[in-house]
Amino acid sequence: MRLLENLNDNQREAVLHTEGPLLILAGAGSGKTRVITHRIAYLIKEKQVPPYGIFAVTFTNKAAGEMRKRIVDLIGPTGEGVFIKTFHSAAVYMLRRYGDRIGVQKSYSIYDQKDQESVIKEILLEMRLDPKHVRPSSLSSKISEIKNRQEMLDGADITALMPRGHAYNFQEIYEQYHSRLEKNNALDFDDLLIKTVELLRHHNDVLETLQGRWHYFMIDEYQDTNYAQYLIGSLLASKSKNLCVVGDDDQSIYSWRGADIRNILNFEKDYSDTRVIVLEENYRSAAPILEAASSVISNNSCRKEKNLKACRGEGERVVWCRASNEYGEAEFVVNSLIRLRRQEGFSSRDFAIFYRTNAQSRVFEDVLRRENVGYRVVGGLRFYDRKEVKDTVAFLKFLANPVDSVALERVINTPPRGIGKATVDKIFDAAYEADISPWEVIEGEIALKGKMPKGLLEFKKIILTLREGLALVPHKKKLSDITGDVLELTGYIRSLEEENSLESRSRLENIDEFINSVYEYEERNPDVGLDQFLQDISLLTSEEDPEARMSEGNNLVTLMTVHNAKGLEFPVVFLTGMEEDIFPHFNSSDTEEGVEEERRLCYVGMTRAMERLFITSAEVRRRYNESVFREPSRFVFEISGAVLDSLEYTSNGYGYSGGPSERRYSSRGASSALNQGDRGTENLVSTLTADEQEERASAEADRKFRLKESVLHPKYGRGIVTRIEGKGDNTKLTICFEMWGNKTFLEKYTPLEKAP
DNA sequence: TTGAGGCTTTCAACA
DNA sequence: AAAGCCTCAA
Repeated sequence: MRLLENLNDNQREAVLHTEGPLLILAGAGSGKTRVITHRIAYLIKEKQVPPYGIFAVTFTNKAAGEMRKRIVDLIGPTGEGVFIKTFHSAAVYMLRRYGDRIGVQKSYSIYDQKDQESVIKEILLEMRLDPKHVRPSSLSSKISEIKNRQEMLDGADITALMPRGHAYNFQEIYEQYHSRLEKNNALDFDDLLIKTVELLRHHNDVLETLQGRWHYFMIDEYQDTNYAQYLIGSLLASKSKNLCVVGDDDQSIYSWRGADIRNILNFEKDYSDTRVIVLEENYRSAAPILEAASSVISNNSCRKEKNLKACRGEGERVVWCRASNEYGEAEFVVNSLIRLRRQEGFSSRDFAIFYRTNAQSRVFEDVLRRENVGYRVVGGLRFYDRKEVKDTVAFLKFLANPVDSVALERVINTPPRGIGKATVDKIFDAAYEADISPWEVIEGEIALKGKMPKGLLEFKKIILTLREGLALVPHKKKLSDITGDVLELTGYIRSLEEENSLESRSRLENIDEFINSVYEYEERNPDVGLDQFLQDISLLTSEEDPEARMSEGNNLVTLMTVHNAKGLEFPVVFLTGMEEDIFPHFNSSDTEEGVEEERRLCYVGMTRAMERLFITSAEVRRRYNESVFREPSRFVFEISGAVLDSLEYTSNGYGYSGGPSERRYSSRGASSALNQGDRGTENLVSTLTADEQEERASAEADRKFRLKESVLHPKYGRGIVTRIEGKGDNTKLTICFEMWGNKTFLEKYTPLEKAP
């Protein structure tokens, strides 16, 4: 049976144990994803379980997509039908079908952290509190903390949980917040899960319907589930009891989001007949790396003892380098990377640079760019969080959900049409007085006693026209058409075109990219309406956004936070900024639990490395533009000396104090510099098709750029035009950059220039 | 009402 | 250093 080949005994047992509760404690690099995908494939192929009868959740939509792909690789297109999602998108799925039972309308908006904060800020102003003293961000995290409490979900009295002794009344803010969200027909991320629990708990017919559909459940990264997720899993699986959870208590890193490690620790107590399988063979990391990581994590007191075995065998020792400042640190990283690429046959995509906080990426970006090394930053600002994209989405949100006042506030004066703060205040006050939505105030023109400002009338007309368009052909109107209408009618594109600055052109470029992503979405989901589209993109992470997908094929170094690194692996890892107050982070350092979670995070970072692991710190770092001396992280000193080499770095070169090994990788040498990823520009140009040659001849005269021409981009540097498609305003240029590979731009908006 | 220019604050992680 | 907030002239 092919499905059971290439599995070790424990993995095979996990695949074969299909009935009843199963707990898989999967150490780092122990082939967890392999087990999950094989298990699902086995259920379908050998146990004749229909694909739609399997419910699986993972951590990101991307991981879900990859898992589905691997299942399809194993058993063919049948595997497409498996329900694999994140908890949040599974919640959206259930709420879409049955939300009306608990008063959740189809058109609700999903509020992210920024939206939450702007709601809270409004409340504070209304309560005459200063948002500078009482920070909306800390209130929103406090609210979230309460909503993740067991008491809250079990319907107990939560007034005792409300913080007291502040100058403000927390409970009042808490209640106001929820009444506003309700008025706006909006749910935050926590609500998605909470409402789903409510649905499953109080509507037995719904629960039974779903239990009739799903008979087998798999939950990945179980150590990072919160109480609501725990309940959703338990409720759905309560009938069949075929619940398989996979996780590693040492990799629990989301307690700040409400994740409760007890979910995995108590699983055996919840289900008395649980079968427990421990996967301890690590197939990922060279022995010294695994030993280094194990020596760090062993300092945690609250954990299940385990004994990971390095199956990969010996390899290079871990290197710790303390540079004089953060630039020295980045130079060390980039120089090492270039050296490894040249001497040991690694390719750019083999490298990852990890850091604790997003802000640390900048210095690495500076140095990488200076040294002409292409990179991609994962996380940080999402594509959908860019101002221009958010504005466009806010228009769509407002069309779908007219009572969404957060979206309204965002777009009412976008682009500027003469509606200032005073007018907006009047509208919102009038809405509050009459207990109606701000839009109803505008529509009924009851804000200013007949004297509507010109811009407001204009706004009203735009929205009415757009809505008319929606209503006329409700079933045929395509998402891309709606988006096009919005950008057209609101004058958003026009105003950016008129601005015609470097910045506005880059914004137009992003809007164009957004339109492209709408087209793509529409092709993949032909029958999906505006509501669902908006809810879907609200749940996307940066790894899944269009920009990330664009750079996917290219051979680039990866930069990301350690949190984002969860579940991934790289041949060479640089774990940077290993200093007290950064890692462990200042805000976690004062409690033992806080430090232990940071230590687990460090463990996650270290165990991503397959062949080489570098750990770096700086002696001095600039913060708020002030130089501060830094202590090396305590975690560095916890690494077993037997596998660690210490290194000092000065700009002149390396000064070894620990005598690193001279061994080289003989196995990889051949694939080095001419690796397919290190594409030369010459090659690409010579592969032009006849069509393209012809295209070139016919349209060359009136074009700004020509094929093979050398161009300069403010971000990507020098490149060469390898493809020209489309005509007029739709002309698209594909440029092959020396360090970044191929990227496509709309000629009309791109900040490209002819190279001198 | 707008937008430029000055002043203040910010750097924790994410669906 | 850079983003965000506020003020004030037009």
